Amino acid sequence: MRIAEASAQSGLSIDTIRYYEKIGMLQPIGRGADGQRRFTAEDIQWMTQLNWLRQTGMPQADMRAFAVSVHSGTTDTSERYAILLRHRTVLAQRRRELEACERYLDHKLSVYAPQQEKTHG
Amino acid sequence: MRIAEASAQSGLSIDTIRYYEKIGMLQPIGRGADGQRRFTAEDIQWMTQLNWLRQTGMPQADMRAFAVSVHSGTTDTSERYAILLRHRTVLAQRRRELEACERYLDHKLSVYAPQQEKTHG
DNA sequence: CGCTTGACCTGGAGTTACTCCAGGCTGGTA
DNA sequence: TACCAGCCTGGAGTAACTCCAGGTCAAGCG
Repeated sequence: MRIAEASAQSGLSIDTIRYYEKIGMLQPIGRGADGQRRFTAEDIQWMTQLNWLRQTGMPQADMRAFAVSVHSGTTDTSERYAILLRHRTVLAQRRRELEACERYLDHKLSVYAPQQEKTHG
Repeated sequence: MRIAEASAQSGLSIDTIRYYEKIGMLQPIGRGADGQRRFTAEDIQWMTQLNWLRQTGMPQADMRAFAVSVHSGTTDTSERYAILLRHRTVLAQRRRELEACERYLDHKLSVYAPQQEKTHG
C-alpha cells in the first residue's frame, strides 16, 4: 500500500513516516517502479507500534534503540524488555501526575463554577 | 526570594522562569537594587500553577491566554473557565490513551518475560 | 497526442517549548 | 585585592516534528 493509506492505518502522519524513515526509525521502505514507497503489512504493524510508544511520549532516542534492537534480528530481547519496562514506569508516574492535575483542575473549575453554572444542573 | 529558590519552590527551571517572563507568561518580576529578580509569594503561587498546567502538556498559547486573562484583573472568568475545561477534557482523553498504552506494554512485557524472568518471582 | 490533476518525491526552512552557553556584573569573603 | 557564587542578557542549540517549494510520474480527458 502507499503512504496515504499507511498513514491512515498506522496513525503516523505522512510527514512523520518520511521523517522516521530518514532518521532510521523505520528500515528503508520498499519502492515501486515509480520510486514511490510501498508499505507491507509488517511495516504497518511496526509503525502502529511506534505510534503507541510515541503517543505516550517515549523519547526518540529510546524508540530508536528499540527499533535498532528489533531490526538487528537478535534473539536477545533484554534491551527491548528494559526499554519497555522503563517506559512502563514512566507512564505509571505520568498517570499519577495527570490524575493529580485532573483533581486540581476539578477544584479550580468548581471555584470558577458559581459564575458559570447556569448549565450546571 | 531570588530565582534559585523560586525555581525550587515552583518546580519551573531557572531558564524556564526567565523564558516565561520574556514571553509575557509572567508579569515583569520585581528587581532588587542589584538588578536581580525578587519573587513574591504571589509570583510563586502563580508559577506553581503554571507548572501544573505545563506538566500536563497545556499548549503555551492556552497558558498565555489564561495568564493574560488572570493578569488583566477582569472579573469575567468565562475565558479561564473555558480554557481549564478544555484542558480537563484533553487530560481525560490523554489518560485513556495512557491507560491503553499501559495495557499494551504489559502485554508486550509478558511476551518478552519468559526470557527475562529469572528475577521475576 | 498534449494537457491537467492528484498523489507522491526531496531538501530544507519553520515551529514549539524549552535548554544551554558565552561573556559580563555584583556582593561577600579570605 | 583577588576570587567566587549567583545572577544577568542575548543568542545559539535541541527535540520532534510540520510545512513548503519545486519537481516527477501515471491516469484520465478531449
